[in-house]
Amino acid sequence: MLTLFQKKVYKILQKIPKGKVTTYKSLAAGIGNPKAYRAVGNAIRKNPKLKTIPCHRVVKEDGSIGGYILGKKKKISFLKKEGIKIFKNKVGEEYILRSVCRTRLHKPRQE
DNA sequence: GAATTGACCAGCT
DNA sequence: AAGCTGGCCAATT
Repeated sequence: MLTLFQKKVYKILQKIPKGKVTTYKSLAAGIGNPKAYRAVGNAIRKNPKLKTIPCHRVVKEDGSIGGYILGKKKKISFLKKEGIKIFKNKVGEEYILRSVCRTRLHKPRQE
């Protein structure tokens, strides 16, 4: 059974255009609860529609990859396939440019 | 209803 | 860089 919260998460998730990524935090903000990033992570982790929901387009706020059911490696290769550049640290940590994470999900009212 | 969990975040050591 | 802490939130036990 999907909760309302999860539905929101998945809905926004599907809205992410190919070649773009977002962060758990932005996603939470898109829902209207900027502090619920953890819950968002959980919702995605459950992932009832692995085929339909591009959960690989969600990364961490600091640009590092984050987790994935099928493994981080898989996630990275998916992202590459979508045309997203993956950079590497001196220590070999993979990360994404923050400029690509700027996908705006839910227009916050102009302040 | 309390306690635990987790694909997070920010800050500090 | 790596590790720990506390904070926050929804779902599950």
